[in-house]
Amino acid sequence: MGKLTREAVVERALEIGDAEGLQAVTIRRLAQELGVTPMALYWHFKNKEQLVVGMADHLIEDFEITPDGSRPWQEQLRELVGRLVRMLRRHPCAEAVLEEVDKMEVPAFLRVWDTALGLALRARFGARESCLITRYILQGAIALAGGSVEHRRCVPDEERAEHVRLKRVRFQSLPPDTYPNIVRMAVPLTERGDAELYDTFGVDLLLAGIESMAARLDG
Amino acid sequence: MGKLTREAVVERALEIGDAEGLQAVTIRRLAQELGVTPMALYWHFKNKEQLVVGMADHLIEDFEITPDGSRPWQEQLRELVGRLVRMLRRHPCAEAVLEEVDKMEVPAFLRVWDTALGLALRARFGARESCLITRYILQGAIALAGGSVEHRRCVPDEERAEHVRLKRVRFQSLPPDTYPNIVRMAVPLTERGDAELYDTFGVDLLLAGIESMAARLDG
DNA sequence: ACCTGAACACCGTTCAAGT
DNA sequence: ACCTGAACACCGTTCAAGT
Repeated sequence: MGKLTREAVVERALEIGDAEGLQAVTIRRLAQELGVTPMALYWHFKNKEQLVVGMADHLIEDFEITPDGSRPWQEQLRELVGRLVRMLRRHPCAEAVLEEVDKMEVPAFLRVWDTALGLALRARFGARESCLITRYILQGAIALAGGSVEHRRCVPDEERAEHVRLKRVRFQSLPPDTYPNIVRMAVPLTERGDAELYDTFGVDLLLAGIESMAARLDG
Repeated sequence: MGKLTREAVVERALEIGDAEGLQAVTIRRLAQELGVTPMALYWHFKNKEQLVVGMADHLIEDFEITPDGSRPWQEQLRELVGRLVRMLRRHPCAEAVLEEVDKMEVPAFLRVWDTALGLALRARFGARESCLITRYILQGAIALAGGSVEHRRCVPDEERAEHVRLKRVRFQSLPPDTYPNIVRMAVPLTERGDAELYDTFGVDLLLAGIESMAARLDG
């Protein structure tokens, strides 16, 4: 039996979170699955908050950002956001984790933020604008990519389809005079198939806004 | 003593949430403050989830959106987002509430969404793009406006300033070789004074992205 | 250094019962 | 219709103690 290590705990926590949602990640539950007493975890983490910080850090730590002065900042920013988005897709609980933690306490997140700041400055945004822009794009990417994930438990496709069908019916049976557009667009609203379109469109939107603001600075 | 009404419960819950954070909003705590047994709340709400739905609905219900075909869609969209943002500023717990609930279950949110959908369609976006855009702008506004709020308890200015100073020091004492930009920009990063600039810039960014995408459709 | 056991103060929720 | 009382199965966390 391998001993209880910080990493093992965090990885197990992420497994539970991805499978059943972050609210299922519990000190007691975690301890039980690891074959250990709940208090054992308190040796490795000061409290539950620090455990979630550990989860967030583990989610972002392998991003390997290499700022490269020879490539355009738009391209690099897009790459950075792309990695964030793909990670959020892979881990259903990532959005919840990143919303719950104080991101300032997550070293890996600070590194990503630092890279983004460098790119914004290179785009000739001022100090304040760069701060706002980077907050905006990172937060926006989390909200956007996370929002398109069913962060419930991993369900068999059949049950997922049933869930979609139910939501669609709910939309269609709303009073059409107060919700005309939602009733009419119940189908596209509940479609979730083309995650790829969603990703590129979302990222395009984020970056179009930033480029547009950058152009104003230059003009 | 007025009787226990759904509205009174929701309002009290929002007071607690704004003052001490959503995690302080507890069935038992709420019951105690209302001078009633915890189980009494279960007569008015099926469970805690429905209570939070009630909170979300109450936060958005008085938005009074009047779609007006004679005004440009950009203007109306900006107004809609502006209301969302101002509400999020007024209520420190609003972001947490809106993140926790299933927004599809909040009637007032569905009305806002319906209005936004109408505006997107008027901007000549297709059905799918309109769905994405409206999700994007509503979610983005929540994340952006909420992110600039200290959603801890309402603290006296003095303690708040101390908190900012502490964060700044933490940034400045990070290893400058791994976090060069964060160290250098510790001051603007922790500045929080001009909420107004933050708001307009954030909303501008959101709308610049959307207008830019709309222009591509026309071009 | 690393883990256990017992205990404390909290949760949400159910169910039967009161008025 | 509206609320209470007792109980159940959970939490996170502390503190003293074991090895």
